[in-house]
Amino acid sequence: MRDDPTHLAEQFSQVLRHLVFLLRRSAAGQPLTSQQYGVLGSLQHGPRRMTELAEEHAVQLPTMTVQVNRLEDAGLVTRGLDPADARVRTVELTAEGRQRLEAVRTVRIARLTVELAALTEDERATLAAALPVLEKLGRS
Amino acid sequence: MRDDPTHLAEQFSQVLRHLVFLLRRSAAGQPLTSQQYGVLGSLQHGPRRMTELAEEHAVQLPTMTVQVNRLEDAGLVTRGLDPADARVRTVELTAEGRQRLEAVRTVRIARLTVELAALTEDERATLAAALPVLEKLGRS
DNA sequence: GAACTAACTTAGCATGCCTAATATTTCCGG
DNA sequence: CCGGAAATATTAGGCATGCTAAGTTAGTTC
Repeated sequence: MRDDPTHLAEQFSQVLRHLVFLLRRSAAGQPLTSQQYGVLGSLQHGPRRMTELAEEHAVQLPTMTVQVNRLEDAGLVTRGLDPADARVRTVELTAEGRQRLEAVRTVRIARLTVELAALTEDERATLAAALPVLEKLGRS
Repeated sequence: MRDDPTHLAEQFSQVLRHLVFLLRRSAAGQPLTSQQYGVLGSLQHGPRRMTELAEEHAVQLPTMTVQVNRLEDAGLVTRGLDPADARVRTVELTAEGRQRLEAVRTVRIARLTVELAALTEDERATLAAALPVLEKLGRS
């Protein structure tokens, strides 16, 4: 009677909308925008170059430049040079940046945890089972 | 060994990030931003007042004013008056707006359908089972 | 009918994203 | 080894989206 993947897509589209609002709320009122949070997260395991950051966040290089400028102004990251290639600028967390990242992450995870704790055990299991599928989506 | 809802929250947080990118791609290059698309969608079943729209989209009234201004300039909606209360402005789809909405929706659904069609039958079933749970999240 | 509340709009500002143009630096072919 | 192409970043300018504060007009209340 109905085309299955298309029908699923319609429902999924609704749910995505809902999740966007959920995310917005879980990020509200924090001392970092989600973009800034994301960039800091990318720096967690050490310095990165601008190009890497831009690609990882699926934005153009100039966008990342501005983003990093703000983080630098806020004292959360520092720019450095790559000794091997003078064209490359590296970006690195400051101590304050690392601290801020951890604090914001803690709050975000806590808020999500509250939402998830309101579910039943079964629902959490269903959700957990779907996560790998969601992760796979769009990687094709 | 580990706190279950918190652990799930961490994984879920990652997946949400991924989905944001997916959404961004499914909206790319269309003749409506996702916000504009969302507002048009709210008008599908008839005129609405500004306050309703702002609440539904979780933005402040001035933000919605600007949004509707743009849609009006583009000829996709018209503003009207509520005969019962001269303070309220109503917003309604034009024929062109309705047409545009349908066109964009078709493309978006089609793109999502492609992604979903790339999954196995089992994966789609797993995803479908999780949709009600996702929908429930944040409604508590 | 004066004061309060409600519904919107205007104005001004920050953020996020883009493209085009500009430096620099590196790489590579001849 | 040198001149042009490619790579890495930044600056500049533009648009969309969001916010708060302040102003306008209309209804409500006492």
